[in-house]
Amino acid sequence: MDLSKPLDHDGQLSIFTTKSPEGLDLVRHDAAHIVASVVQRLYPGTQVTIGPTTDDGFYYDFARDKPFTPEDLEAIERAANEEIRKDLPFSRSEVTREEALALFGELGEKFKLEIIEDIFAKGARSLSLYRHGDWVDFCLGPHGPSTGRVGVIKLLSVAGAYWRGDHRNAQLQRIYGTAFFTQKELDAWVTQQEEARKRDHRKLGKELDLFAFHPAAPGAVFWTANGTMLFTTLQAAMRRMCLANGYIEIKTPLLYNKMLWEKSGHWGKYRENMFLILDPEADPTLPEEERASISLKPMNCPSHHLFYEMKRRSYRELPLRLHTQDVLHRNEATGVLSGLTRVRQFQQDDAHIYLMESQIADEVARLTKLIAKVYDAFGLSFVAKFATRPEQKIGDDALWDKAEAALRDALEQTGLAYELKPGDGAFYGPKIDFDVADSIGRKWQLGTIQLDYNAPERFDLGYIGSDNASHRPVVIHRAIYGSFERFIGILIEHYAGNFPVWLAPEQARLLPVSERHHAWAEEVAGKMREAGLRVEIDRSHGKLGAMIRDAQLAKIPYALVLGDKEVEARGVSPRKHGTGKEADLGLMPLEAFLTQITAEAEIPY
RNA sequence: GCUGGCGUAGCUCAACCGGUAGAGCACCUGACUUGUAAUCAGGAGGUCGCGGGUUCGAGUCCCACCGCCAGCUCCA
Repeated sequence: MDLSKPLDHDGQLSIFTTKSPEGLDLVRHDAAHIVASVVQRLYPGTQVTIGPTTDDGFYYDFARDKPFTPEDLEAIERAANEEIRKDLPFSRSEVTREEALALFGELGEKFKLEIIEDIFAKGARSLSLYRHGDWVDFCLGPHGPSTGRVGVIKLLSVAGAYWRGDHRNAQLQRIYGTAFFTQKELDAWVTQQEEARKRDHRKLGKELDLFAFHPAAPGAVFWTANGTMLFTTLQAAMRRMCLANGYIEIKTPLLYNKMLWEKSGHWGKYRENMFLILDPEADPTLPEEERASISLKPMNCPSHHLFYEMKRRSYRELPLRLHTQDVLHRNEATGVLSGLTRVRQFQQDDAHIYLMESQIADEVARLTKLIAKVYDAFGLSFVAKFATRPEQKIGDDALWDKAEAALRDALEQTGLAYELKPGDGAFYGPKIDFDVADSIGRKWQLGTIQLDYNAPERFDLGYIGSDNASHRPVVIHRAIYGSFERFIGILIEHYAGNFPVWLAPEQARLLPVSERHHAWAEEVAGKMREAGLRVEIDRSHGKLGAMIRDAQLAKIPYALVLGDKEVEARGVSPRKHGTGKEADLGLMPLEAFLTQITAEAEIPY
């Protein structure tokens, strides 16, 4: 509520000021109204829809045939900021359903009429209107007292959006913007955005020579030697952890006859995301999906189920934990591909755990511990989210009731705090998603624990129990990194390219001061490589300063200066990555440095 | 897939109203033999994303395609 609304009941009253986050959210809401009002003035005939605030600002969706150009955006921004200078008061009033329909009907606002009907259909008694100048919108509020309180509005971009988020509906034009109380706060935000762009994994991937893309293979990564080192180091770390925790690693085929996908349910629910291989013998007039006889796997689960059922299983084998890092292909829509975070070919640190129902709680507890251990090692904090059955699903409701109850109980027993995501489960079962926050506070969905009662039915999986009778196991799908590709993308941004020693593709660079120091550099490199470390010698004839600079820009954890003093002492002078005097660690014996860096090169989980 | 924007040397970016492509870094060669964030000089490098069209003439204007970016829908 705002200052113009009468207090009509008792309750908690807290006051929002320019200092509180709610205050900022409020002016952004004001800003959305202001932008909508000037858009309708500058571009008559444009219809308004909705204009909510976001974490970073606000947007407003408009229906207009002609798209807004970047020049339009500038004009709108200028006009919006003039409205602020006019300091027009916001005034609030309430109307009935009929009054609201009459008002917006007269204005010709089709989308608003639809929203009004919805609001009253949900049981509202009246609608609150907010006016500033001669423009009116209905809105829950609250709003500030006048447009002058907004400070400054900056428009960011135009994008297409669908009415009510459904791609079958009308395409609208969404104008993104943000607002702040002062220009100074806006400038600070802009600077912060620029800083975030500097650590964009696509930019750093190029600068640090980690990976590349080619138009001939959109959505598929070329990993350079450096990037491959990141990839294989993470693979090895996950392998080691899995082996230490009762998993076995297997490899399965990449291509399957479609009979597998029909059995798993993917053919019905997931086919449009699968790369199909057409049968050359098939009738060319048939639609593609009928000519396809085989497909690249988009997930590992069906392969694992086949693997499980190839042998008769005993209850003594359970939980049977299968780990696989195979290559997967998903035919993602062109518009969604983005750097490493959304690709068509990727590898997951995937596992499927076959177990008895009585083992679910214990296994979920073990898994959450493993997940926490891994994220901790990277300094990533996380939140657990419990996701229930989606609209597109397989299996009957009784099975879903059972699966959701079992997974939820298991989650509660871990004592972990969690949030709910209704309808966000996988099509075969409910799941716990782990959303991590990186060093600049961005959220990513990474790990997942999914409980599946459907697959064992479809694949007719069984095990022989202690009673010598056949029983149905349950399956848990789990991943911790999620996919190597996305995880590496996130790590690049999280570390801003400054990888810890154990991950860094080049862990140390040796800088001989002049050619007569190369022999000692070779010897140091040999010793370090024997210790399993990744080192290179800078053989350029540049000055030391230039070599230091190159090593710094390449974000190599240690640069070792090797000159007369070091040769004499059979030592090295390490300079830790980073600026300032503390970066130079001074002359130390090679053995001492080896002990230090070897410890830092250990896998931390 | 949809809406909008963009695509010039390995990278970052110039090139007016349409007049025939330029810089820095990187690379190669030579000189310099260097002590904690850039040594100097020279050289080489481009079918302006691809294919059509308009024009005396297209990097520049138009069309189609490919790719990338910001979103939407979807998602590891």
